[in-house]
Amino acid sequence: MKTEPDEFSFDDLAKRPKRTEPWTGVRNYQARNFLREMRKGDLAFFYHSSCEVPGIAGVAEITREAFPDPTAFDPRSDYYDADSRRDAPRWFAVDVTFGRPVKQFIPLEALRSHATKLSGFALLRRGNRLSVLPVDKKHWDYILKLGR
DNA sequence: GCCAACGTTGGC
DNA sequence: GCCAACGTTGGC
Repeated sequence: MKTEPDEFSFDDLAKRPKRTEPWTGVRNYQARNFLREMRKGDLAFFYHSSCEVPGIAGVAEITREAFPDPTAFDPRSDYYDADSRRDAPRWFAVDVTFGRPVKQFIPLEALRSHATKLSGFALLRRGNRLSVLPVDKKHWDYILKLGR
C-alpha cells in the first residue's frame, strides 16, 4: 500500500488511536478491486512514495475488510464522488493497523537491484501507478529478508 | 466505439 | 521541474 509520507507516513500510523487508520481515497478501479480482496489479518507492506527515498517502511495489518469509503459521500472531501451513493457505493476502504517497522528501510532502489528474484512483482513493473497492489507470497518472503 | 486532449502519478 | 506511462473524459 502506497502513501506519500509527507501526507501520512508509517510513523503517523503508529501514532493513531489504536494505531489504526481507515485507508480511504483510493479512486482507481484496479486498486479498489485489490482493496476488496483483502481479508482481515492480511499483511501489507507500507510503501512511501513521491519522497526523497521511496521504499518500504514497515508492515501493516488489515484489521477491517472493505467497507464503503465515507469520503466519497462527503462533498467537502477532496475524494468526493457524486456517483458513489450510499445505496450503491463505488469506492471502498479498509482499516490498516501498524504492524512493525522493517529493521532496515527497504529503498525502491534495493528492490530494483533484486529484479530477478522479484520478477513479476507489480511494484517494479514499468509505468506502475497503482496505490494498492498485490504481493506474491514468494516475493513477500524475499522482500522481508531484505529488511532484516 | 474511437481517439485526442487532458490530468495524475511517481521516479528521477 | 521533467517526463513517461496511464487513466479518464468527452466529442464525434
